[in-house]
Amino acid sequence: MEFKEAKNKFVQTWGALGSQWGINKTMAQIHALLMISNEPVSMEDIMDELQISRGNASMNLRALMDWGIVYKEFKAGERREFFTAEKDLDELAVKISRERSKREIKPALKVLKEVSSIEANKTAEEKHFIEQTSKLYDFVLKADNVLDKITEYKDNWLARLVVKIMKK
Amino acid sequence: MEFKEAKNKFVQTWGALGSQWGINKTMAQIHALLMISNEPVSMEDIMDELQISRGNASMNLRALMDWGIVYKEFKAGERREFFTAEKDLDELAVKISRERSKREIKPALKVLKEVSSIEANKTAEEKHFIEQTSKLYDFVLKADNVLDKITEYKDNWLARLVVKIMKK
DNA sequence: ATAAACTTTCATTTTTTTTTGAAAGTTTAA
DNA sequence: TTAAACTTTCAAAAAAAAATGAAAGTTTAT
Repeated sequence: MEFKEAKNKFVQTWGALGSQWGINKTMAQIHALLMISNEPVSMEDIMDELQISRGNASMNLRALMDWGIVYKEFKAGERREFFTAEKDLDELAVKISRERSKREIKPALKVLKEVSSIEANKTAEEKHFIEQTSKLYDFVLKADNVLDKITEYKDNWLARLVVKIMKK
Repeated sequence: MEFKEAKNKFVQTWGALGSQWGINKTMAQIHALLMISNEPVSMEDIMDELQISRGNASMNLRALMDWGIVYKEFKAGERREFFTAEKDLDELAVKISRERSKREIKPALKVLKEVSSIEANKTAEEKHFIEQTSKLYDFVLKADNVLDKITEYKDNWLARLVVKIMKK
């Protein structure tokens, strides 16, 4: 396999993986492209390489920057903006975890708390509902906290997490 | 909030969370419905409750069973099939982790391995590509292994994981 | 073997999500 | 202040994903 083919395969695969995890394909592809680029890339180049429109490129770059995993760069004497990706993978994982927790998990937790707090009624159906949603709340909260812990100790997180838990 | 409203809110929220993580909304809603039901539910009831077609219900129930998180049940003297969800949350997490690893992570790892193994060429661009995809391979492999460990010790997995790691 | 009671399949339709591209907006240089 | 060189926005179009429903398939009881 030659470089160009490998590069394309990587970008496609990263895009597909993104889709499967609820991240827009183009956004993941742009990220992939920036990840493997050794120097900042202009919007023009991104559009060209991925064969996408200016609007699409602009919106997805904005989204990637909102996630905090892509940065704008300015080159001396250049009017255009260039972009680079966060290349430290621990840092990348931390940022993705944090964002997804904030945007998706925390709001879901809020709802779980709400619905599990309805007045306990006599029927077995209602009792089961309260029990099950309460358990789910506890479980999701615990899982989310593990993610939080990971983000607290981004370097060598697993070992440190272990230490912290053992101390309790 | 009364029961019916809470139930509906829960099903909607679980469905939305599913969508955000790449799981078809209806599939997640059916799962939600079964999770909070204290007894097996017929396809008819699912269709009715979620206002979906027979085909849709059938296909998504099939998918949930393929994931191993919903089971068919037969009631004595009843011709119809009934369905129940895995209600043990640790078990649920294990099964979802395993499936997603098998279907999505492992194939991506294979590609990462491939593309990071292209012949090292002279250009900085190609060197960077190989370096970056290699790191990504290691990282994803490690993350996937953590998931594997979790699934090995599904009960009280975190504590056991800690023990296992400490021993190394 | 037949028919009733049920489930599955899949071509078509619908819905949702993503993309486009042109107009509006912004920034910089002169 | 003007205009060139860019970027952003968003209504409309396109593409992708999901849902429908009727026909085909299956199972069970008689």
